[in-house]
Amino acid sequence: MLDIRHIRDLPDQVRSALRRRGESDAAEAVDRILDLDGSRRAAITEADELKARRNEVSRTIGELKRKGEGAEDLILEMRSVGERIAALDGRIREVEEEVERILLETPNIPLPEVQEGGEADAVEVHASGTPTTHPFPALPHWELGQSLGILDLERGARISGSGFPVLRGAGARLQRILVEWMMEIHREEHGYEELLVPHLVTRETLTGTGQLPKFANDSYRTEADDLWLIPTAEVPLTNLHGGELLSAEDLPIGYVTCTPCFRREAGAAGKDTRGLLRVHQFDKVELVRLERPERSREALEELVRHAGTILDRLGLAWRVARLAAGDLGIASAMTYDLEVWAPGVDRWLEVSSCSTCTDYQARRADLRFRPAPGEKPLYLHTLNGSALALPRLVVAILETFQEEDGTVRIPRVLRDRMGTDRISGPSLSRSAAG
RNA sequence: GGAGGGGUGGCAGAACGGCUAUUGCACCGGUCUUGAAAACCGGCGUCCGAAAGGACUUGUGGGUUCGAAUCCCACCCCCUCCGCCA
Repeated sequence: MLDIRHIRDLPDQVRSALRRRGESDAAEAVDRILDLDGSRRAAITEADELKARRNEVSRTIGELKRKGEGAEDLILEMRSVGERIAALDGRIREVEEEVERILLETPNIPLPEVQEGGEADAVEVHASGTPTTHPFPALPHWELGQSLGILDLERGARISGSGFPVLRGAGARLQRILVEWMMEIHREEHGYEELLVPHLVTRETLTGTGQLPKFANDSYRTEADDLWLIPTAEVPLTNLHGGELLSAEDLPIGYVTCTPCFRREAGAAGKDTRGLLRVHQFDKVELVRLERPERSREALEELVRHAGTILDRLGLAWRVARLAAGDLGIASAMTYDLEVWAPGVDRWLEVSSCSTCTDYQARRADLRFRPAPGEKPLYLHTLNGSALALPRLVVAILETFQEEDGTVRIPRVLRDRMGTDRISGPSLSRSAAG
């Protein structure tokens, strides 16, 4: 949520920033907000004056009663003043709700260094490793997965519908081991605290990070309790300290967790639907940071490094793109996407999205800290980044390390944990499955 | 799900429906001091206002009243016990 005072003080700056995001409607909303804000303040002034009068007279009535004197005329007058106050308060609340509605759908302001444009205008800012080209016809992961017996799309679809893959055998193990390995790196080397968090959250929580109210159709919701399945662990992690007042020594806070992510992706039907590229449920290791405002820009670079470390150690080719203003999520002020090369599908896959949301989510979720003893509380800055999203990471591993005979080498850093250096043949255990 | 207890400022903890939240600790500023501590004075939530000042604030939302932390209703959360349960 944007700061109403910022809009009030620098409306032109806000308008042009929103236009850079391609939000022409939002820019017009600025005028509407200013208009409402003006009438809100006028009504508050009027109501406050009446309340001051009521407080004063009520005090007088109390004194008169103590002295045993009558105060019928004053009580009568205050009765009508009370009615006028109630009417004004009602109007104030309506206006405030309207402003709130608009603000909740107004996106964050991009940082100055974010370039204009849309999806096609992302700028590559870093690259690592050489994209693999196999000397043989590279198979896409769904073919590898099927022939190796580690991916079962049909049965997943049977129990839940399309977009709910089943991993089995070595595929399931590979993913679990990847999670453990990534979590350890973030915990031990990057200093994040490991958390386990709820996968169902309230409407308010989802509003705190920005998914609601605008994108209700993208999430799954439980009917009976109005609890929502998280689309990313960013939601519970970022909201964790909502309503608290942290002290300066508490910051920075860095959290890492792994959760399933549930996405209806209603609008994306037909795009990237093969295999594991776009699914309704997938696991993701997520990093979230709460930072002092002056540290947040630097923290974003750290987040990218922390995610990139994983890709480097796996020996995958990857690159970083800075998204253009028009491609940012509602809460983000700046986003880097990390993409990994997948030779089987012959393209780059987004495996991480690292964003700084400046104080946008902090204002929605009420995340504050006291910069120094005696100073006023300030909204902190929130950042989040995947490190990394699993199904696509598994895709990149399968497709990058496939051999001509259809087997897949296990990345060196995972071999001890996997207990093997290769996935080969159907991994249905003959002894146990019989 | 049932019974009981409880939600007040950063924390602790008071307040017969009426002088509109006592106090302590912590913190900030000042006086004093070579410096600090102690002591003393002031401050220490949000909003409107250029300011003076005013309004709001006792989990949330309603109600009663001239006036509600206090009375009534609904809801939320925490604690204890019981039931159910991975």
